[in-house]
Amino acid sequence: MITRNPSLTDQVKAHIKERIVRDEFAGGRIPPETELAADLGVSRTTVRDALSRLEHEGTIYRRQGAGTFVNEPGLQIRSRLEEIWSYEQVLEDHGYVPSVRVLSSHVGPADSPTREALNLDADANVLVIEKVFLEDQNPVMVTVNRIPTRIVSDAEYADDEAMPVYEFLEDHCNRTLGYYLSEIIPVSLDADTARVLGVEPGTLAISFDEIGFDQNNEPIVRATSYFRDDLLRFRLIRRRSGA
Amino acid sequence: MITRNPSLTDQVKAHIKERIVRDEFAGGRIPPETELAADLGVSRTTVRDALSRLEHEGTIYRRQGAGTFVNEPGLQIRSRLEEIWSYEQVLEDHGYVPSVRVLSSHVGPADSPTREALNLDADANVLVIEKVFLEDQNPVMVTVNRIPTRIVSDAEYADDEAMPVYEFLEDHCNRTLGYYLSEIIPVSLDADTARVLGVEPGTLAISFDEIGFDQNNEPIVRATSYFRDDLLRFRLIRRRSGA
DNA sequence: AAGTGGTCTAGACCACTAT
DNA sequence: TAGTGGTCTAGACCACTTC
Repeated sequence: MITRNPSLTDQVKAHIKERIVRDEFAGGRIPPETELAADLGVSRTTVRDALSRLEHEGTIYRRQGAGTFVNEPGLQIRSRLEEIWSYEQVLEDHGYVPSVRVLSSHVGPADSPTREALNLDADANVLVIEKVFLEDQNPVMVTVNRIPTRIVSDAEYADDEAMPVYEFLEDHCNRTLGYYLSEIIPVSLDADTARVLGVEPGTLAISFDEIGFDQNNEPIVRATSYFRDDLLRFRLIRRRSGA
Repeated sequence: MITRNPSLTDQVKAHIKERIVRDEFAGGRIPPETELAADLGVSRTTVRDALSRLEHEGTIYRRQGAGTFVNEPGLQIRSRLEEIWSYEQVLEDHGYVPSVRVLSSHVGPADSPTREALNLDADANVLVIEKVFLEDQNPVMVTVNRIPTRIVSDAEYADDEAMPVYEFLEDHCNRTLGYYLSEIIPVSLDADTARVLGVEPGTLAISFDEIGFDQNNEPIVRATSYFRDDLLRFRLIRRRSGA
């Protein structure tokens, strides 16, 4: 059953995670690394890589000399900000049935903050896609994505605006989204956004202003998002630098 | 010059980081891993560990088959939320001269959210320390730390309330702060907090509600913080899970 | 003293990028 | 095709916890 691709490390990680979720480890104690390595027929290094990732995610914790243990509180966390990739996934993790509706989609000149974020010329055009995400029938989040038309290599994108941005960028721009640099801003919702989210104007919310970079480290998308703070609350694990 | 402790990996990381900051790599291209390993007299594994951390911090990026490069935009980022450990450090990174003032310090019964966060009994007492952080003379952030009196092993803590919490916990509680689980909340500042921060009541701000865990994964401190959004803005790098 | 995780080595082979 | 980073191995030794 053990093969290449996904990597051995990923397989080992998934295997251990599954056993944790099934509560197969008595007392929350995970077997020693050498034992796991022998059982799975891989090197200890591979096991350690897998455990390191699980530790970083907050699923387990390790204590030198003592052992490796399941981190019960960590298992309860649903959306960890650093790991969010698609908002569809976030909603699923919260137990919602996610759906998305495209509010608008048009091509036009980039506004000033977008030009600055994406290093665009004054006359550059961007494809602006505005979406709302719903859990069951309730709106929980609004996102505006801005993609330079210059990199949209495939003009046949109609009806694909609803797909997650990173898929859109792969299918129609031939780019891979590598990471986001996000700024977290407290806002008071304006009338339009509040209406879309189904709350009173002036309601407090968290907003993200993010720049997405591709595999060559070029900025390729600017996203602005607003969240219903009462329905979606983000968590974050902060550790000592380098750990 | 290369010795144990700090670890080889940490030394290699610091060495490369320094060379990057000094702009010693022409065209932002970092030498191949094998070359770095040979030059420094360490194994390629050690070099890779160091590079992985620099990559995770956003200092460099790597492309399979192509090479390793300096990530210019990443170098500009000053405070990355996931890596914040002491707020003194944050302010220094922003180029401020940090200082801290203890607003109040007292022992009293824990309120309900604190009891829940720290698994305390209904009659448990906590040491509550309220501090304000200043850049030069301007207040930028207010923090309230709550530590169960049960774990304060050393009663002689007077005048040490101003030190960073993690130091206080080590010196007077014999615990090591391992990580924080933080919740990010948008707020409108109440009159008291606004006055301390020198802004109008009702000003928008980001608030953190955090639980600090020790090396045994026990919750040992609950912190609530409020920031001057105009003076301190947090950034975050979000990547694909597992990367 | 025994057993655990933490660090490091030397080397093999693979996947991908450049030319 | 040559050179790069990505994955994996097998083994050594160290630091720490537990008994």
